[in-house]
Amino acid sequence: MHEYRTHTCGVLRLADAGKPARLSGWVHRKRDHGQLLFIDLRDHYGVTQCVIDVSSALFATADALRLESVVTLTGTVVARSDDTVNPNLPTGEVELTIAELAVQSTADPLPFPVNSDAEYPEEMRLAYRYLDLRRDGVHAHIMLRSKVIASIRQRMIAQGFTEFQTPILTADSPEGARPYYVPSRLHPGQFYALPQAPQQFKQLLMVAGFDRYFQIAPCFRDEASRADRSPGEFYQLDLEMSFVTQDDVFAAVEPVMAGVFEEFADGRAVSPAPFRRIAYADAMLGYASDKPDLRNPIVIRDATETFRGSGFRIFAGMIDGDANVRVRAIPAPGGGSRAFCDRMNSWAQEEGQPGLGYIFFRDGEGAGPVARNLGPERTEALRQEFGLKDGDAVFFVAGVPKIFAQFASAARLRIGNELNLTAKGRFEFCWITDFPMYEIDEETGRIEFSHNPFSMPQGGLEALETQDPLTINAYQYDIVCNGIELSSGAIRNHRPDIMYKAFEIAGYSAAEVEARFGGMLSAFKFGAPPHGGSAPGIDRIVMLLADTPNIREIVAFPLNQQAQDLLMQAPAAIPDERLRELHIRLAVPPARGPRA
RNA sequence: GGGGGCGUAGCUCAGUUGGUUAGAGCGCCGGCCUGUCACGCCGGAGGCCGCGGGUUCGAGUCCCGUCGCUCCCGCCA
Repeated sequence: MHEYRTHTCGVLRLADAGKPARLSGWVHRKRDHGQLLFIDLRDHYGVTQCVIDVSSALFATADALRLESVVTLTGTVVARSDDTVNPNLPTGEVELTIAELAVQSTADPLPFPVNSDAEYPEEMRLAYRYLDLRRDGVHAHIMLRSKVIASIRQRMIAQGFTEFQTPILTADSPEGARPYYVPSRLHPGQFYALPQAPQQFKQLLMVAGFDRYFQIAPCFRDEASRADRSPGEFYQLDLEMSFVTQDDVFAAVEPVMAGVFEEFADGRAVSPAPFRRIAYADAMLGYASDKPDLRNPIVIRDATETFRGSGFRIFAGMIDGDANVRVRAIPAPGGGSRAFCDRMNSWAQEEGQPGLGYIFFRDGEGAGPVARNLGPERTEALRQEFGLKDGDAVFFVAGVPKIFAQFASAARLRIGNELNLTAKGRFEFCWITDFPMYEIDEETGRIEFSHNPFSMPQGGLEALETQDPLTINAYQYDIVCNGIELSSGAIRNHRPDIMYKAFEIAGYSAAEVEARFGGMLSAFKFGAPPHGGSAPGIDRIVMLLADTPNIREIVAFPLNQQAQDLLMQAPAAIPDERLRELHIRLAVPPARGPRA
């Protein structure tokens, strides 16, 4: 018989009754009946009830076992009587009668229970992550993550992509986030940077002729965390393809994403490929967001002309006063009660807005202050335009769209949720396309890249030379699922002449471009294929599938919000000797000095 | 960098307009129990009420500060 086990704790069934068996695992739960003791033994695969009674010489040892001790139990598989079968357990038709017991490892009293699905403080969960990971929920999430990544790899390879590793110790690159630096011992005063993404390397792989690359790529950014965003490090499905148009990239990515989501949807519906494509400008109008949650059916529309010169003087005055002002209408089917409209208005005020204007429809006409001032004709025109009926409402926001977008988007989501319009249990994908190439910095008034400086401008060199930069779109696209940005990608700019011009518009001289991106630029001077790609976030995919808003639920050993590892005690001070070797002298204010 | 929430036993939490000795469930320790599966029953230990200051006859409770955790804004193309 094997030293530790003949079976796992999840496999024994009625058919095994009568067989000898040896199980190893953790003492999940004990039920002590005085002369009779049940031990639920748990391993990765399941739980099996084991039983021992007072006639055994081992009874006292078994009785004294603390929860989470690791034991090897040997005995006979026995069928349970009909009235003692546990239908909630896959192994519930049998139990193991304990004839031998070996304690492999004893457990101290636990800082928190493992056999409970209650919630515990993050700090404690991370400090004792190995205990937390034993618990059903997180254990399953980490397994899901592994399976999702395996499925992605398989699907990418099946589509002719090849996985390559790119450097971890590399040079600073211009992605925009704050990089992590690693001091060089051999080159005093010089630093490596950890990659924020393998962006330049994957483009170099295309120049090197590998045609279709992917990688489950670690990315490092020294930026603040969020519930859905790790501090420090995260993973992307990084991919790049040569000789492709935007449509080719979509056609390659869609079956991977749709396939993975269908595989792990567990009954939830997945919007089929091809995914909807929504131009950035249309998304900003219809959803006030470049990451719309399409489970919510509400579509925002422009109502500026309805309010221009109208009796609703607040909006009419704003429209006359500033050519950039727009009025947007958010229809709320089923929201046509004063109670609901007032609740939304109060919420808007809590959000720091002056309020949220509304019209609600009853007895065949519009009601509320906006309707009174707007007059019956314009109110009726609005009702017809939006196809609203008694019992419905419509809300209004006015101002400069860029400024009210965040609030308008939040209002749309809130209305959808409160009125139960937003579908549950589905994954709704879309592409957001045609992002602007440039935007204007509100503070400096300077033109800068709105997203990725490596994107190909639509219209190419000619557009850069002839158009107002703010009207130029890029071949830049995001994948959005349920309001969450899963990836961004682009057809890249592989032409040095267009790159110089694109950077010139953003205020970079040729010399600066050469200094910062010299490696990639020179590569493009020796024959570069047109290419493009994308980089869906692995963590976000798993979070959606695991249906959790917290990234720490789907990462085995995450950092806390302060980017610390509470288990391994990182970051930490290092010995003076190591600092000297690295030619580093610390200049840390005493109050905020590193931990000893 | 800014804002919100939280901080009471190992864990989850309750704690009344400020008023006797700060409670419950789980866990831990001891006792009882031969069919439970969140087993049950009896008993016990366990508290710097995050920390510091203030108001008050009296503070877990009110005020100020501070620290920690968390969520959001900024930031992250």
